Amino acid sequence: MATLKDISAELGLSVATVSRALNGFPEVSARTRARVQDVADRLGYKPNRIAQRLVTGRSGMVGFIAKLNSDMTADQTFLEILAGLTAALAERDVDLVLSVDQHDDPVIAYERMLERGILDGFILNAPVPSDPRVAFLQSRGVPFVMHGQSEPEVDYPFFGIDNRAVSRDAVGLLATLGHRRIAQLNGDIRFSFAVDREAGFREAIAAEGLHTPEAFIGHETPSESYGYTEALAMLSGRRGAKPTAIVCGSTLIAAGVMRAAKDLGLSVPADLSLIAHDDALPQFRAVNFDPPLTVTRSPLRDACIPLANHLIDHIGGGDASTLQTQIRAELIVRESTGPVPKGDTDPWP
Amino acid sequence: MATLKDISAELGLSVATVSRALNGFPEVSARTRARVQDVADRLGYKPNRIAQRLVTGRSGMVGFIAKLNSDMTADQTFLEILAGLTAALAERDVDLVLSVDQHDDPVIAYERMLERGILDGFILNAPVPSDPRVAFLQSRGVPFVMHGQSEPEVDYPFFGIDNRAVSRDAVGLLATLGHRRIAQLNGDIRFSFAVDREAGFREAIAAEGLHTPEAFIGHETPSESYGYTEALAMLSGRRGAKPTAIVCGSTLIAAGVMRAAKDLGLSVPADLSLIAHDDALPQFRAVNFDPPLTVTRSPLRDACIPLANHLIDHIGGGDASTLQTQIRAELIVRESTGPVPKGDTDPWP
DNA sequence: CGAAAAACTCAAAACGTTTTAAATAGCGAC
DNA sequence: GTCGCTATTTAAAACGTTTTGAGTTTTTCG
Repeated sequence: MATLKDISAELGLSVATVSRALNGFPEVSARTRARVQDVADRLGYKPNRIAQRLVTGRSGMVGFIAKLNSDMTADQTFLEILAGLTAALAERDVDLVLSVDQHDDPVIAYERMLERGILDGFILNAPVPSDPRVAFLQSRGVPFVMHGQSEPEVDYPFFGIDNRAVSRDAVGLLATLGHRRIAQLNGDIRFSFAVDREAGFREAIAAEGLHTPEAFIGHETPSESYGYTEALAMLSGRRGAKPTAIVCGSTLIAAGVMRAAKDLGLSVPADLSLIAHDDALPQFRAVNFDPPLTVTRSPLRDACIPLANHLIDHIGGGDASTLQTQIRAELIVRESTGPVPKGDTDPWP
Repeated sequence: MATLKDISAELGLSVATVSRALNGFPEVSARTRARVQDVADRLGYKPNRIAQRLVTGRSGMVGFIAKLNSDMTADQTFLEILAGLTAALAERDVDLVLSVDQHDDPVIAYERMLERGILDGFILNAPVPSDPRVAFLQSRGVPFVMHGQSEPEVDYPFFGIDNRAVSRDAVGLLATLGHRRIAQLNGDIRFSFAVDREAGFREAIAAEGLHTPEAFIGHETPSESYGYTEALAMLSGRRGAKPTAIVCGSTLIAAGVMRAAKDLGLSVPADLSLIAHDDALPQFRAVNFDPPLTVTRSPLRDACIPLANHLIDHIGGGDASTLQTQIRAELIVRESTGPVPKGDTDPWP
């Protein structure tokens, strides 16, 4: 491995000048810079990160801690994020150190990683209200970026979608189509995204002058079977007048709902309108549903580049308040939503 | 953060002595060592890994590159390995740097990571025959450990199970139960594990004096739907006399086969015996099948500790030939296997 | 032409550790 | 007492980089 010393020896320059030339400092002459660059290229020089880190205090590495569910599984979204993240970070020459957390206390894994003293920061996902990781990392002065927000107003860098708007857009579309009985099958309510979606849902329902009984607002870890069983219960009439539209927290849930509708002989969208939020996971494509699914869409993969950039900028001293981005998910109307069935326009009491 | 210098100043010793005392060198007196240890504890001293690495030339970090399938998904086994691996590596104070490979050429991602110059070695999984990664890493002199073997005889460190024995054990059990028409639904034959399982299957079938037509030896990326459609075809009789037993490459495939059997009105194990290889993924538990599945079992999670140890020992100079471990998967007979149906003992022609 | 300013370059220190080579202390034996 | 040995400790170099403060050129302009 070629070092700065090798280059400086070859050119008869000092290592200081070589270092400056390669790092784009303004005080080195264009001619010198070119000569240095030439030799560096020829020798295949790569800066030694370890040495850089020792002197700068930066490691060029960030941590990501994957949390396993209670059943020791992880969801598909995690893989998607990881793929996007490593690519986005690599683009800016940063490495991702991974750890898989097996503890109950969400903070321990971060503490462990921090103790090794090799990380510049963390990328957090799946925030919960009053997320304990936030308090912990802030108390240690460790930079991090969050995928999403633990609360509506936060003082740390994040990138995420407007989850209240997700529900509002969905309800808005359905209301426009004449639906008056709109149910929601949401994700795990322990997470902030689900809290926001539910809040947005209730707001929008109220804004439309409608009402949805609690029995028709559900939330659980997204799965096909959750969508199936819950939709079966809602659509059977056991809980009261059945909904004419369901807002699903994920395409996985929507798949279950569709199966339930089929089993009950209901057609989508003639008898039941369906809209889901779509993370655009490659293994579950909303367009391939039958009928193609109307969604609020926000590819998880797309979040990774701003996420990586926000963190790296924050590590570089960027102010948290300038590194907060909330985007709007795209509403894509396909064929799983349609006008309310004729004569079925009574609202819930 | 306290440094060696702080400790040495406090005690009036040299940093050299402090370093030696803490690292257990024999030439430091017991009294001094105790004093040093005391102060180190009191100051909460943690060695600065970056500095250690700069001088020792080791980074204490190893790479793992996850390969996405053509549909941009990754399988569940990958998560399981990652969870086990980060835990096992952490035990020996090593970090895992992750990258997700999006390229066709399997070597590019390794080259990229290597260029950064921060890794001590790699952990490879999913070997294929004549795996190009092996040649590449060996040519660069980079230590690695393989989960599994690309070929029967290799000159690099590995840990894995005897995949030929997996099939032999399965066929052996079924033959003992009187089965004469035994089919196989194997994993993706591009991978060495599947190649070995198929070889073992053919060996065992021949050794029992049996024969299995090619139409009853299948291989594909494991999925429930693969098991379902393929079993449907085999059990319908369209391809000739239907098998009385099927050896499945994974529990996922077995789940599909079970569904197919159910749809065809066949009972397991009365009409069809089923045995699968079980990686013991937490999300697919063979005991919870109905009936509980007979398996050759080898928890993926268990492979991670020897894998981590082999790699770390190899990086530390351990000879490859002493770091090769092949274990036998455990045959667990449950209720999905039973005696061949009476009067159905004709072999295939 | 000379002085001041600008442009460029350099030597050395620093980061925190390990390790080599050398120095000191302790101690028994002559 | 001094020699020689072992046991213990030390100073200093090394790892490869960045950065500070101080030169040394070169340019500009009166």
